Amino acid sequence: ENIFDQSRMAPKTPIKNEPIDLSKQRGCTPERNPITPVKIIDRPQPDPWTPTANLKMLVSAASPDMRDREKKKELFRPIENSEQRDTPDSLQYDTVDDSTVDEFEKQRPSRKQKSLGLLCQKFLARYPNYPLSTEKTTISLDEVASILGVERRRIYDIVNVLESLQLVSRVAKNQYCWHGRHNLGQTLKMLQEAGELQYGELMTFQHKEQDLEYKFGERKKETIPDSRDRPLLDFSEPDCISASANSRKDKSLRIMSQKFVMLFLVSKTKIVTLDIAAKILIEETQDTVDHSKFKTKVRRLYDIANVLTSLGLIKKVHVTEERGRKPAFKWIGPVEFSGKTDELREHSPTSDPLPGTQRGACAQFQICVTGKQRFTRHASFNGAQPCEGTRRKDSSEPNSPHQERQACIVNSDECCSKMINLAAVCRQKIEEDTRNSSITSPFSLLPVPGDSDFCVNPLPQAVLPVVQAEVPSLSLPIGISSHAPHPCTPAASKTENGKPTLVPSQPFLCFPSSSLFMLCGGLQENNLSETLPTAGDKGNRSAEAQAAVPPAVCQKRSSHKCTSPSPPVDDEEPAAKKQIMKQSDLPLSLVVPKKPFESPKAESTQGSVCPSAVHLETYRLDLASPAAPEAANKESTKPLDSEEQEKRSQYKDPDEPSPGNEHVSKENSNQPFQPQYLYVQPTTGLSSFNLLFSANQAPGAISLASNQLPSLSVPCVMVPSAALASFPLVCSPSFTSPLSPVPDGSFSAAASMNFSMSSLASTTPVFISTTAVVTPKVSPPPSMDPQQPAQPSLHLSPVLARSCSGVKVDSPVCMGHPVTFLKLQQPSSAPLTPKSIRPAHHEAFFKTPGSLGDPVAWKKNEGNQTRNASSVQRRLEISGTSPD
DNA sequence: CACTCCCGCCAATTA
DNA sequence: TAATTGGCGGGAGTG
Repeated sequence: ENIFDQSRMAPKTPIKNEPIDLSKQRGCTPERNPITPVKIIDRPQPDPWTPTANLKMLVSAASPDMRDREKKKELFRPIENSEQRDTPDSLQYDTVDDSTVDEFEKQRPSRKQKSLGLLCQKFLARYPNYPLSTEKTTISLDEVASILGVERRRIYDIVNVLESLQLVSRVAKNQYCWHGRHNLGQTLKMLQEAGELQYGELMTFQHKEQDLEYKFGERKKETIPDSRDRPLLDFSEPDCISASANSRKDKSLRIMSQKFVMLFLVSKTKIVTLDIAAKILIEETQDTVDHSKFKTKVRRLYDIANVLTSLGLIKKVHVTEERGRKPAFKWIGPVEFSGKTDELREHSPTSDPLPGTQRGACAQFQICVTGKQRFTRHASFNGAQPCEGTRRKDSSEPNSPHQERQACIVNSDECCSKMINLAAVCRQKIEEDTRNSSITSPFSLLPVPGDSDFCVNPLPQAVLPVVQAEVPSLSLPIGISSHAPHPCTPAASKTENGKPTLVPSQPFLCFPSSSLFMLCGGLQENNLSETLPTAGDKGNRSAEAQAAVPPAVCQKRSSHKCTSPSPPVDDEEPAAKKQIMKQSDLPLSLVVPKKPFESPKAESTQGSVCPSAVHLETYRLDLASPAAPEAANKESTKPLDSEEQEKRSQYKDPDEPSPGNEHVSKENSNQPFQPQYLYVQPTTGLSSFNLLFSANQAPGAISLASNQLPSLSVPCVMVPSAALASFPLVCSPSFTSPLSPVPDGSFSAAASMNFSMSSLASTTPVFISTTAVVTPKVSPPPSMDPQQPAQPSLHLSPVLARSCSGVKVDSPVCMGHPVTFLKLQQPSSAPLTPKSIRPAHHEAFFKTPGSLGDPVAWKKNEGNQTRNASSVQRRLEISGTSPD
């Protein structure tokens, strides 16, 4: 290399001199001038001429293809140049250019220049995106390698990924056939379908996974046993598949690539973090979660990601989670493929310009395929089709939707920011509202004393504008989200108007505490997590395109966000930090008061969430069909619509086409996802914490449990005792009455709503939930047991109860010191959401890898708990927990 | 120090 | 058996 470089460089530029390393120099041949220090290499433009290149050329020369060096040259340059800039989106390396670009560039050969992404761009630049069907372009590995000036090995990396997307196919040894993007839509569609089957659930709770993170191995196993072995799509022949044998193939970059893409397609958020992907992809190994293995997987994912980035399908982003910032990739490619559900047929409408061609292309493609022996790719994915079927399965189960909300947890800073915004908005509204209405109203807000912050409700709408498209997607994806939204909307709408109306659906309460809180709306979505992010995104990103989202949408999201808000917030960024900060700094904080909790909580929460989320999805599905309609009815009315629409749009897949989806949407709409939460910040002390969650939704949520959705909403709210104490609490009765009407079945929940206020009195915090409240105490607080305890404690909604153990859910309860509990374990979290409950048994549901059930793995105790615990729990945990 | 990910050894597959 | 593929992970570049 050195030599090459030098040679190249020398002539060209002096290179910058980088530090000359002698060591490196060693390479230098005498010829070279010492001038350039070593590696300068940049080679950016490798002319074909570089020594290496030459060699390669020669070599390749053997092959017929070679010839066109000149072309190459030509291509090269342009390409490179363009690439350089292009590439990285932004990132770029830019500096180089600025001034002396050339020289620098050359010099800079740095790693970036050698990056696989850049290399891939160069590679892609050589071929048309939409080649004429007639002409087949064959790719000679040797040739390309020589042209691009890289070793063959690198070309394999690129080709393997491209092959996974059917952009190319192997024709023979050293020969690949370039298909271009004609079939990309189909391929993606297939992958999406396959992904839904395999990962759908998982994705749902991506977040969850996050929690899991480490553990993930386990869940995977559980969930998806089957899939693991075989490549999803597996182009490979079925038979081979094999099982066992496929040694290499299974691990192949190709398969990993497909799976990776599937994750994006299945993900609501369209954002997949590397670690999660790695975990999921590790599959087989599941058990062993070697760290090393994980690292290796991640390396590979980077390789794949670089290629996909070059294809313009994904881009790198960062997701902030409780743990901190994590590298992640966001899907920026087409989301809807021709037929969503449909199978293959189409290609994506999205971009393709050449429909007709495509087909043709397809044909070609097929042919090519044929040629290959190895992978036959046709579309057959194993079992992919069944996707839908899969979904259904869920129906039987009663999962609670609640989890969804929890899911919200999300990570993102953005969320936080969003949350904040919301909070602010809410605050304002609240204030207004308060003025207008007094406590009396169901929703009443209490005026807050000092701060005023109190929560408010949630109307998501108002609040979050931000939500971006992306966000929505998250929630939506499954359906869950959709549910949630509707409910919310109503509420939101109210708020917006300022009406006191209260929407039936949502009640919220306000407490005066000093600080504040958040609220949120519905939530259902499993997405919570997603949502959250969104919210955050919104804030942050809004700038980005997404921002545009219509208010309505925003609202939804917001609502969603809200749901999880508190937790999420924490999570997100620096959870702990922020929280803390928030408390102090922020006027409103969403969240949790205590820090201690935070970190732990966050995790835990997430974990819990995830599971739930998963469930949710399932539910959704199930629900959708059955319940959907009803739900729809609910109150939500207006908002819903918009939301739904949005959702739909957002939804990726599911929705539209299939009827089922529709149902879902309805359901979603039905559900009330209103914003339910409130958080109260405790003032300082908070010893207790106050947290709460949504109040609203309850009804739906509650009921949902059984029904549909879930429940996301958790009606309960916790308030900090202290603060509250002073105040009278309020519950939102809203539910009851108002809600009730709504009714969906969920409403039943309403009943739950009853709470006894008495509890309020209790020293501590109060709880109110629209739905049910539970006393946390009930369950043993501390025990964290994961599941069990928690459940009991939880009582959240009836639903939960159902699902879970039988806690008493129904009653609305009030809890006393929540704080304690909270911290304790989730159990205490009693407030939990239904989901939490679920988890226990639900776990089974999950098939997805995510499922992880293994508690063991879970990180710490919490983990277990968390999982089980519903989002709520998580929240609680967070807040409270101090768990360490 | 963490994140990326280049590089190339060397085993599995193919020809 | 040689060549082609490609898994894999050390460790370097980057920030």
